[in-house]
Amino acid sequence: MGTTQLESVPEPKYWHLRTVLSEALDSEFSVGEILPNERDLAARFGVARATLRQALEQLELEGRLQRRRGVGTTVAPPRVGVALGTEQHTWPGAAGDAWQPVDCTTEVPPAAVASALETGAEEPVHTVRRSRRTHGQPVAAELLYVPQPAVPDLSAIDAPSGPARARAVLRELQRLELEGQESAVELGSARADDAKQLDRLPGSPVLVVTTRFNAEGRTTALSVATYRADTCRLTFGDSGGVEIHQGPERQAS
Amino acid sequence: MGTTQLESVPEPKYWHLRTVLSEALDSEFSVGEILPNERDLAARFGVARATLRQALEQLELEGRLQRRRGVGTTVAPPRVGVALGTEQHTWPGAAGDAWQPVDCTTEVPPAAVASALETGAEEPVHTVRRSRRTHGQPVAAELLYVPQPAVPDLSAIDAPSGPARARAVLRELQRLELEGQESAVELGSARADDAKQLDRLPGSPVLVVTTRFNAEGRTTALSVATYRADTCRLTFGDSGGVEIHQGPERQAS
DNA sequence: TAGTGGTCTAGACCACTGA
DNA sequence: CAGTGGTCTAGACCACTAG
Repeated sequence: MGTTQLESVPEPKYWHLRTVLSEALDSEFSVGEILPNERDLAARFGVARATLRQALEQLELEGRLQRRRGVGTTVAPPRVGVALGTEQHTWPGAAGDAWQPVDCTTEVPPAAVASALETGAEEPVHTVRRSRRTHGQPVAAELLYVPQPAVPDLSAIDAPSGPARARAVLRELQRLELEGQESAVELGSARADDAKQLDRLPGSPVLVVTTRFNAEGRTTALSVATYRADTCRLTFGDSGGVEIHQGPERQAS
Repeated sequence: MGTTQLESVPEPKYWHLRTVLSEALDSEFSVGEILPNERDLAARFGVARATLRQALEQLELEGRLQRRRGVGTTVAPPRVGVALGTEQHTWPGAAGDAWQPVDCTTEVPPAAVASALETGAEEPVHTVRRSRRTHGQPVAAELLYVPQPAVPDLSAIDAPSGPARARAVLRELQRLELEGQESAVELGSARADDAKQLDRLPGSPVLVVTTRFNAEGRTTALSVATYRADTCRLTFGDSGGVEIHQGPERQAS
């Protein structure tokens, strides 16, 4: 009888905490500022550390916070827009390419890659590893798979691996006429090697961009690029991108 | 002396568990199959339930599992490719549009939206809510913001809100000549209203696609579309998309 | 070495689903 | 109603960073 209907759908604590912290970040903190440590914050809000961490995880996922072990939790800068060239239709390694070759090996690719390239399951392909940086920070790691028949003229002078080999493979790619490309974006978690290259822990959320390059009537190269989901906004289309989702709560009404 | 150098970089338990479970999913389970419950699984692997849950969370993020409260954990089907029309350059609501109008109101938008539309901070805009479904499942929720001056001819006959109003706004949009559009993709977490529309819990990971439509020399519409990150793969370009990242571990070497 | 975030435990209770 | 996943607690120890 005396019980009112308020709180009929109680919000989880960590979700409420996320909202409170988010508003505090907007009004009381500036980019780069260090937050109090997790134990203090948890005590201040009267929750267990695990609950506080659940809220921080959400905010980190949304790109609002950055956490580094042994250092602390800082307010993250707005996400950086990273252009994805879906309209240019140029080969990887063309002039103005934002990527930097790191290494190149020739090995048997994962099964899914082999089937996309329509190569044999046990057939080695050139595997170029590249890195993309913005403002000095690594933002993406890429594996570019190129079947050997696509670049037959790799001279024996080139090293069997290393950055020089990577550049040679990319150079050979430019000879072909690019007929089209298709991309897909999905959420993933960083594998150990990508995580290291991106300066993150394994399992960190990443945006995986898979691009298939078509030439001579077949798939001639396949790129699997892994972008840091916490710091990147992938942009497409006519210009550099749209500036939304900074600032305070984006929810109207 | 007797200590060997093995395990010099001990992998976290939950990460190892994720790998083991992932391989088990590939070899011993089929799509839709129900896994043992969390308490049993944790006991079987000799870890605390929280640790087991951390591994399941990873796999759910990667689209391998689907968890439903009160029901259980099932093996998820491969992600569905969802085409994003960056190349067509057509207005929302054009023929063949995959979206379904749900509602329409006229209200003051969030600050970030107002600045992108270059409207006054307190100026109401038409706000169309739409829904996108695939195979009977909801995959995306959208808010489309249209400044009132862009569609001046909404006759007084139309209802002030509801699906009919939404269709009227979209119809008026088609009269303008679309000059270009820009999109951006980033990771976010579902707000309460979007989560409900997507049949997920608040905070679920989503891919937020922000698209700016240009006409008559200015931004004439702004779409903020929220896709379920667990079930969707966003595709761009010439064809329907690339089939990668199904099957077993995608890591070579 | 002191302080940070990352991992892990063993419990408890709650909200939801379906028989 | 029993069984599921979701939330929360109060601890412990570890890995890393920096002074």
